[in-house]
Amino acid sequence: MAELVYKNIISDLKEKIFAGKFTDMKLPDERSLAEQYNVSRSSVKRALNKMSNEGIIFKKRGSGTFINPLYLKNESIFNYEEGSNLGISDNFRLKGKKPQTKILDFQVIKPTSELQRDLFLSPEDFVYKIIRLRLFEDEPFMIETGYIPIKILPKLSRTQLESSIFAYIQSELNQTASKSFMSIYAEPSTSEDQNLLKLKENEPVSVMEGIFFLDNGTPFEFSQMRLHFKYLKFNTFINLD
Amino acid sequence: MAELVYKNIISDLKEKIFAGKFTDMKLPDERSLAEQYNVSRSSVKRALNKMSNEGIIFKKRGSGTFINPLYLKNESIFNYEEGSNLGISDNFRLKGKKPQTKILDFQVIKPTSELQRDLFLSPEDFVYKIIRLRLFEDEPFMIETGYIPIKILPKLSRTQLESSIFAYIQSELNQTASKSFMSIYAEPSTSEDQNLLKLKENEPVSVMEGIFFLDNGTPFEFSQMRLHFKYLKFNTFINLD
DNA sequence: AGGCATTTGTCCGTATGTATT
DNA sequence: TAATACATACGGACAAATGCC
Repeated sequence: MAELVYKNIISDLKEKIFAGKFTDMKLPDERSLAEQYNVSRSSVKRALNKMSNEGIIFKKRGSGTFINPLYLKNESIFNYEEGSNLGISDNFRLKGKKPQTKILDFQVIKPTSELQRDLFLSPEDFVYKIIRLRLFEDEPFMIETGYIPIKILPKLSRTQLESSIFAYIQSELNQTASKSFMSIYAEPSTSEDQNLLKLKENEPVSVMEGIFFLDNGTPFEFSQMRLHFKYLKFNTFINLD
Repeated sequence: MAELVYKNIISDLKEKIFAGKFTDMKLPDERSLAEQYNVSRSSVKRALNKMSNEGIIFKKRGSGTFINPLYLKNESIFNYEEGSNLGISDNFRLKGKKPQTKILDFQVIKPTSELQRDLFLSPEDFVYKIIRLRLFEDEPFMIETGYIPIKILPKLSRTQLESSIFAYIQSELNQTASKSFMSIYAEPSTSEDQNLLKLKENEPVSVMEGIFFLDNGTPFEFSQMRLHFKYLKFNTFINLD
């Protein structure tokens, strides 16, 4: 068991749900759960609310809490949640495949005014421009162009680029980049895309671009990722309210 | 003011943030807010948590609550949140442009086993198959293929397809389809795509496909939407935890 | 149709823990 | 070290929706 009450409840419930312990697709009511786990109802509610936001369960006032059948049949895509796409550039892992990185460009430039705006920079700030090609076992799948203010990582060097910038941030700043604002769209591939990603002329790239934030809200990197179209499938549970 | 306390707080804070009332990019602390609004601190926390999940603010323990500069500079993309993509097929509205619908196909079929699984059907259930072309002022932008169990909407007729199925559900079942599980990816366009969406051979489609749920969790429709690549830009705030 | 038990939603107030400054 | 500010958790009260009898 971990440390936090509501997280314990979540992982325990997930386990039980997937193990098929609730054959009627219905969870016990909140008060019973509170009693079972020997916690307050608020903590149960907190756990259930989070699971509801993730799409694992549906709650219906006056009726009860029900399991999303999709979660039972296809647990994997839920674990694949939004999250796995965040550190896409650094954390991408396909079972058993080894990630590689080829640095295409690395320099310090003056940011455009748009970049200044997005990264919240003053006119005298400079940024690194980093272009990297990402591969899995010699199979290229992504061209990543990133812009990072030098004032955030003054000592960034070429060697760090070959492994994980996120890990470097973790160790250097003791911060994680756990939030981002992303736009996702598709485009016809340019001839450069075609060369680097081994695409045919009619094959597109999927583009994921946006801003990564540190925990404290500082915009830390603007990144554009151009992916071989076969390598991006973005799964998301949408919940209006 | 509306009815719910925490929602009132959210809309009031959004207003004030965007009006630039917090010049230091920092919100008052939770206790002050509770006092100002004359509510409990829990309600303030609830409001702030929601805003934090939406990416509008960042909270930092021991320090305070801070405004995401991006929200100030570009409020629009935040309002464009995930939500606006949900009822994409029915709710799509571009300023001043009139949506049209052309029905390409409408029949009742036996669902594939995959569809049976996704829509939680028993072997004897049938589904409508509905293919529609969506346009804005004679400009086609989307081919939508939808599958709906007939047992959910036994009286669905061709005329309803020309307007909004979601509105029909609202009136008929008194339910809204406010949740969905979606996958987003890109593909080279087929010749049919090219004909219907007026695409060049090298131009792709963006595909958004997945399952819509009713409020009570019933899977209600499987839908595949093939969009002219210029018409899909999916914005999302990603928040790991 | 009406009433009642069940179940989740909303909100309050309090106590204690933990990270930041 | 002390003050500040958010995080976690408890428990209770009442409201609102559902479903069954």
